[in-house]
Amino acid sequence: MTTPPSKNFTLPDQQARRSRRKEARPGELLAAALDLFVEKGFAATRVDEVAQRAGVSKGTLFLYFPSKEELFKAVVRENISGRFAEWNDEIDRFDGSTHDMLRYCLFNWWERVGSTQASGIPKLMMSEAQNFPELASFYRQEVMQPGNALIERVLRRGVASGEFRPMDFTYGVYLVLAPMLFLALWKHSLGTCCGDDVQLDPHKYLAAQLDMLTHGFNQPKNHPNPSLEHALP
Amino acid sequence: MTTPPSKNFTLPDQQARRSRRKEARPGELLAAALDLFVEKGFAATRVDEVAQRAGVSKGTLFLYFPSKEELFKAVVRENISGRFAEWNDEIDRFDGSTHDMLRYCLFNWWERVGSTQASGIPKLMMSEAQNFPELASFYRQEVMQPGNALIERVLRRGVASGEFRPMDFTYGVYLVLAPMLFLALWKHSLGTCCGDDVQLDPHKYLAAQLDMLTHGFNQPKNHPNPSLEHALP
Amino acid sequence: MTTPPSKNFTLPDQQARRSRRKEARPGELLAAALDLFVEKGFAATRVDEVAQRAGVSKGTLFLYFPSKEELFKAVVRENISGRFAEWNDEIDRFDGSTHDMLRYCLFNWWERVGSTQASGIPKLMMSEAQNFPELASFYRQEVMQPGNALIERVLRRGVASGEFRPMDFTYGVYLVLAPMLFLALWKHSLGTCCGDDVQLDPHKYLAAQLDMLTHGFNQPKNHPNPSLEHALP
Amino acid sequence: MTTPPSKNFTLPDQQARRSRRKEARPGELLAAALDLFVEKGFAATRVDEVAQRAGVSKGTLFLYFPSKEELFKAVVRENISGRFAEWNDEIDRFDGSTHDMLRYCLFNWWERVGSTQASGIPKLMMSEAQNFPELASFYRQEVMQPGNALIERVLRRGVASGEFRPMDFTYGVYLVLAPMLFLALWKHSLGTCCGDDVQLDPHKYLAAQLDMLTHGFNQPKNHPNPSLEHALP
DNA sequence: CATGAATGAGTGTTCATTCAT
DNA sequence: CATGAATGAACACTCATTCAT
Repeated sequence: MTTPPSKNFTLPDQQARRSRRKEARPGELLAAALDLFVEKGFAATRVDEVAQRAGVSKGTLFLYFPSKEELFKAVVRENISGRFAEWNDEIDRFDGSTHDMLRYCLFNWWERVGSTQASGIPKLMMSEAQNFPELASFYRQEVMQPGNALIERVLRRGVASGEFRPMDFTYGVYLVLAPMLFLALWKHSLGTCCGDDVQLDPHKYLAAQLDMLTHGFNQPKNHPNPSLEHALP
Repeated sequence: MTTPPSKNFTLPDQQARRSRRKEARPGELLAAALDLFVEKGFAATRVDEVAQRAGVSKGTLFLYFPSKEELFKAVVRENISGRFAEWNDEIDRFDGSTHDMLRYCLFNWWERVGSTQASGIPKLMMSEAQNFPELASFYRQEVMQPGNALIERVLRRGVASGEFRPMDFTYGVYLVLAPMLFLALWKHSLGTCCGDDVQLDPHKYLAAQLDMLTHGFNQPKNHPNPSLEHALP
Repeated sequence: MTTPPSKNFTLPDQQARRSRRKEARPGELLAAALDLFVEKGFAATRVDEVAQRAGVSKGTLFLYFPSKEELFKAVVRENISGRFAEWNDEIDRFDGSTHDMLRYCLFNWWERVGSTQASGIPKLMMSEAQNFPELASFYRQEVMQPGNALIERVLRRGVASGEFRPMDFTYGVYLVLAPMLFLALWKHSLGTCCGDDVQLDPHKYLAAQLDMLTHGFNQPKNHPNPSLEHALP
Repeated sequence: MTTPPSKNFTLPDQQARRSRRKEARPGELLAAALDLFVEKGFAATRVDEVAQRAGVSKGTLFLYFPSKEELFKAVVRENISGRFAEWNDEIDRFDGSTHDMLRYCLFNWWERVGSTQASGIPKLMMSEAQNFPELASFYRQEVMQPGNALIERVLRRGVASGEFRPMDFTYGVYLVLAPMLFLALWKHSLGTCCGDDVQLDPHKYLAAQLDMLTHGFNQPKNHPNPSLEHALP
């Protein structure tokens, strides 16, 4: 990483090549795989096609990923589960109200995941989970559990600080998750099948949901929010 | 086809079986197909398995449905699109406030579709639409268009009667659709992957959503509902 | 087989077709598979080629045999293990000296197995056992165990009747097996690589081996046979 | 690449390594290849695995051996055919009876080949010969022909000296070969599939066979050995 | 009307061999 | 000299669809 300032006239090239090599091929393969998995689903995606789109042969793909399933796992790690550490860090260092933190989480998620191809993964998992149990359990362990835990941490922080009223955190987590999921589904399925006239502005949508959520979570001041009283079961 | 005019002492039995068969065989096939399509998706469902579950041979299946795609279409017609006529009739004859009508629609949908296997079809379509364009366009024509039209009729009735404030009906339709979709997805995907501790009571959920919707659609009386002001773009 | 002489004017055809159908396809496949497995070994044999030689498509092969391994097992059952019942029966009914019985066994084996393609199976197993453990254990259970048991029965009969001297039956079995094995190997490997000038007359060879064996097994009369005293450990 | 003309204080090490390498690398590769070929057969052995076991990369293997077949030939030369010159020399210099010479040959073979991994090669060739005709013809030329010639020389010497009676040398050679082959097969196939209770002591077995052979070859003194009269065709 | 035998194009995966570095 | 990334032909197995009976 940190190369000594002198005498490195031959190394940079080699180093650069190495580090690019080790990253470049898998990187292109992962990008191609993400695109195709999101577009066609896991089962319907052909490994030949992934390889071809990445500009390599099918054999090369299996040089980097021992199977189609492992390729998929790598895609998920690269795009989602590998980022939880960073996100947890950000939350640890976050300095502000939990309301702001929740807003930050949602918009940040949209910026880094929701608005990218990666948001197609949840839809994909929803469809294929039944047919590929190992992928399902992988997804639960590497995405849903840490994701839910992260949201729960935020909610607990809010309750601890008195910003949010006490709640059943399991439900709370799903209340936060629902709009993200809806947005992802809209982007990759629903939105594509109703004409372009039905635009859904993600920022506005998230803002509205956030508003409802935090008003629902907030300590009641003058009057309770009746419509969330029985929001989830 | 050509039944002899007399001497049918052996035929009655056969006739009875026939006329029953004309319904029975396809019926069992459609039921088996619905189950399997919902459980495994369109592509992953094997026609052998459908036939086997229906107790007939694979050849017989192709006797009634010329292809797997046509079988799927028949399943959709049988369970969803074939019922719009009846539903439209009910709406025509409905005597009451539009608020009640909307409630009736949602709960009725839950009773007759949402709580049955048929609610798996939207999830299924969401996943497979990209890979089977013909099915997608069929679904749009036979399900989404009449479904949306039906909801739009309700909304227009409410606006016309002064119960609901004027709105962009395209958005309105999706606001009504969203909770139904969420419930269907929960039932067939999300709900199955979070433990049984996260129960979602469909009636309560629909009631809450209905409450929000109608309050949002209602004419403002004392104060506007700010959180829906920018609900959808 | 033996059809009643009257009133079977429509059935014979159908019966014949049926019984041929159920037997014909698998039969041709089994014959083709035996030939190719013996010629090229299990791993090197291509299922396409088996199907092609049997005059059917690859798909048809998998209609009858769920996998290449099961095809191989069926070949072994058809040609070897399925015949032990009959052979055991013949031994039960055999009326004569054990010396004659042993001669009958060896020559009978040559007539029905050794001289046919089936004698290639032992060579084949010897080569592939390491790479296909499941086939190896199948072969042990379905061929070697009953085969050894059959030989042991003969030897025990000889000892019981006083014809043979007491012996360690485990060794005895291998002493009988060795010439059969050698003959099979010769036929399928060794014999094919030395020119046609080195003919090995199976009947003469078996007769000679039998002679040695039975003299070795026989109760010593005037003088022991020294060369077998330490023949096998 | 470009070695400086002087100042080679670092090179000796490298030179030493090189000159050792010229032997070491191929040597390790040949050893690894022998093990794996014998264990799994020619076709089932992966060149990656050979290279890995020898501690080099796959590319390096192809640096020393232009193909898998050439690697196999080198293994055979290293372990068998390369030694015929030496063996022939020993026979030339042998001073003693032909009976002793034959005993020496068999036991020597067991010591230097039969008891080592190299004895797996005949089994291997027996299996793969059909699928790799070039290897088969190589083996015939480089192993079987000189091997048979060597045995024939011994037999001719015995006949010439009057120790052995006149014979058809082609058959005689196979009579000598058979027990060696049987021992090799037992070691690498048969012996491994019958439990450890069936031990075959190679020295005893060879001694017994040798006894039979030489008594069979010997000039009849007091009485003929009837059981070998028609031993081989 | 109902069957089930037959098909063949298509899929994920393997592996000997090449070659730029 | 040594590497390891890249290839592509090959192989076992699947499955929607057809059709003679």
